[in-house]
Amino acid sequence: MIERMTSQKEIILKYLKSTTSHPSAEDIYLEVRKELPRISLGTVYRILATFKNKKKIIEIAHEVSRYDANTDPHSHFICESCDNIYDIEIPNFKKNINKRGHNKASCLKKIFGDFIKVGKINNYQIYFYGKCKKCSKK
Amino acid sequence: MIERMTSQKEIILKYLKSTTSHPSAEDIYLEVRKELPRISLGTVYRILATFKNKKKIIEIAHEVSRYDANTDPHSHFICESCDNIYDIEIPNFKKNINKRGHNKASCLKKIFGDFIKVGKINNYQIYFYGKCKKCSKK
DNA sequence: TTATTATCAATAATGATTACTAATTAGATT
DNA sequence: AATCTAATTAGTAATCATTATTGATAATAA
Repeated sequence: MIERMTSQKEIILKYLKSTTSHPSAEDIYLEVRKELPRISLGTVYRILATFKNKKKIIEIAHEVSRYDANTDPHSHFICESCDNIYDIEIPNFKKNINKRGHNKASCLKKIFGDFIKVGKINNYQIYFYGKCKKCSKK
Repeated sequence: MIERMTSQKEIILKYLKSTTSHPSAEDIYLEVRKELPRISLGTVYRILATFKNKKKIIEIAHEVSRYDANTDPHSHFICESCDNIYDIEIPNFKKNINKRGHNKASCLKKIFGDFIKVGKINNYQIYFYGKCKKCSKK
């Protein structure tokens, strides 16, 4: 099966790369409809699934799934008040995560202990739940 | 609204406390039906929602929701091969998480940087995805 | 015991996501 | 450039987890 480039894929990825708002499939559908008025929601879901398989995007499974084209290692802060999701940089996290046996004196070891014993980690997601600054000011 | 203790609540919580298997609502329904043959799935969902509000249990929002009566700070390892979820102890994690300004020399500070600037964290969930030891041996 | 009201079982409704199918189209071949 | 063909799509139906509804039941108060 040779993959074909289509305007649907192109425009969805372009939109995801242009935003940090972590839109849902529905949000993406409503947005790209401005350029592709005949696109269907099923197409959006299918294209998002293929992007996820190819690791072009990340799925955030909090209530309805939301999507993020930022594939650099980072985490998310979910405001329980406004439901916005904010990107969080956690430098050096994944890089060190499988280094059991190495860096014994390292900070990671001290904090996380020997939790890697359950298996081999391919990936991780950290979700922080709280109230964002904007909502705290209200 | 004064809460009433019922056998449905009692048996669901007893079951959740007895297991580390992170069952879904459906799993719980099938299990507690052995003791309560007439219980309905809607009742299970409603009771789980009240337990979650009261922080008696944790909801793990990975694909279908799964539930955990272990409310000590801990994280989860999800085996992408067998779909089992394993508990992970990460000592001292939450305890230190909001201490921005304190422990400046601490390990947490070094690793996580100043990500707390987006807001006040009430809670967090870490999901590790990978392949568990059992599946690696197959 | 009777009244009140939280809770329940049963079932219908909802809403996100997936599956299906006939029509379309990207890219290869002529 | 025209044709071919298999990947992709639009439109729609189906699925499945979860929530809402409703009349019946049962726990607690009066």
